[in-house]
Amino acid sequence: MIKIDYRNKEPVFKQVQNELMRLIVLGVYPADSQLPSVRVLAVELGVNPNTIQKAYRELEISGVIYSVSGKGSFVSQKDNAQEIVREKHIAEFENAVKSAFYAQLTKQELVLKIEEIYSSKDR
Amino acid sequence: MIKIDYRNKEPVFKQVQNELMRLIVLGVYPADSQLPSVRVLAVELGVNPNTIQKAYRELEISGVIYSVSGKGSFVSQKDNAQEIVREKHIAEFENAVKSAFYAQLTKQELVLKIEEIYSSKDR
Amino acid sequence: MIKIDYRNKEPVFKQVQNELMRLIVLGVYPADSQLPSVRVLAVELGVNPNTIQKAYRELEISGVIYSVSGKGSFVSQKDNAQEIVREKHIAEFENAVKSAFYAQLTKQELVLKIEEIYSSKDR
Amino acid sequence: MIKIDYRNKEPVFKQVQNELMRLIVLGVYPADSQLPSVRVLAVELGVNPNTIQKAYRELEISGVIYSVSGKGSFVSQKDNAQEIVREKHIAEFENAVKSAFYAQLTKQELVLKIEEIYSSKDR
DNA sequence: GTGGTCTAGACCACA
DNA sequence: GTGGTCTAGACCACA
Repeated sequence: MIKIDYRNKEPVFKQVQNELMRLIVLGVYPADSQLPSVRVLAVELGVNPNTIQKAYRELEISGVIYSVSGKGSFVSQKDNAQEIVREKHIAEFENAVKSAFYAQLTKQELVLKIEEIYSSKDR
Repeated sequence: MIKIDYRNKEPVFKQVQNELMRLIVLGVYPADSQLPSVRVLAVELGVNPNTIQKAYRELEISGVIYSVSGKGSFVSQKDNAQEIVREKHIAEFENAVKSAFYAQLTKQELVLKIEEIYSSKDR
Repeated sequence: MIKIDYRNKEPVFKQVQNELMRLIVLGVYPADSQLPSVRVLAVELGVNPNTIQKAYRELEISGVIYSVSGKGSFVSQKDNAQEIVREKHIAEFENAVKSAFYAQLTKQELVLKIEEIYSSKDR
Repeated sequence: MIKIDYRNKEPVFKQVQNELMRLIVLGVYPADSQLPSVRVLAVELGVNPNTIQKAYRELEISGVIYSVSGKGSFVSQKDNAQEIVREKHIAEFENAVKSAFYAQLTKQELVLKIEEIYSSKDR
């Protein structure tokens, strides 16, 4: 379910982190459900366990998941997890808008782009 | 006129690059005007000349500026320069919108954020 | 009566141990009274029996409880049990004070914190 | 200046982290001063660079230090750094007091302990 | 030189 | 089995 692109500049641990956030927000992993273990996911993706652990730890620090030593890693209460992920994406979006503003792009252009992208995806 | 934030994760050469693009778009450096020399800017910012050179090189590769050996670096024809900068920011913005889409943010939320940011700045 | 928080970093066996100590000090389990059996408590808390056994074993080693093979686990003479628990908490408290000292916290701040916490609880 | 105790249960990276926090609070490393590089400290302590990096990263996440890729790691603005470290120690202290409260220790005992520890250290 | 990422492989506490 | 820590050693981008 998780895809890694090794040609991508984005570090592997970050890609894993983003993919997990995406799956959590989509409800594939509901609140308190168990995520694949560090080692299982490492084997599945052909990646070092440390790399996966780094992804998990960062998600834990930001409150999206919690891990119980000896038991596994679990999704935090949905409200929390989703909210945190949302905030991260909003922050990213705000930065892009500010850059766009400084680059003299107009409001209309941005809104149009949004329409374009949202209507191209089926929802 | 150019500000570098060393605590920022963004590499210094990238910050210099972005600042220059901003100043070009704003018309501070019009077409065919000369940019500060690599060495002058390096001293001014307290930065390694290699770092400035890297910023200039990337701007040259993308067509925003051109350099004349022995004379200096100059801004490309305005249409070109501005257009290229715009495209870069649009690409960045598109990425943010796609992430936002996957994170289940609604169109309305994004549009609202834009309104908010654009009205907070004086223009 | 015993509550386990799986999201807590503290290992389960330690939480069980602390909860039992708390209940003993409070007099819920008086001297020579029988504690719930390992298996019963394991089922009740939805926890592996090994985990409970570890908690009991550590309490026995430190002299808070004693176990009679084939009969069960019992609280040691109150003076002993309470005294041992007290000593443990004093040691923990001392460590915190030393850290606070090194971090330049003043005596006043610490005393104030104590006042605050003690007056917030009803006793 | 930094001491690691390998017999200690506390993980090495945590010990390094604590030692650094201590030195920062004491003013040995003032705001914006450069910390020893990851590799230098690793050699000095006879420890793997990854271990040091883990300590540095956690300090960075909590805002005590900031690192500039290619340049080094630096102490955050003193107010920030010190304040964060203080908060951490206060939280730790509060936990100890709460435990002590539940274990029936009296306010007087705790205050006495504080007096004892503070007067034993020269300041 | 400096931080950041990653692999391969080991060992530990806990459940 | 599960997360957590650590070593030895490599490679990369950046300054």
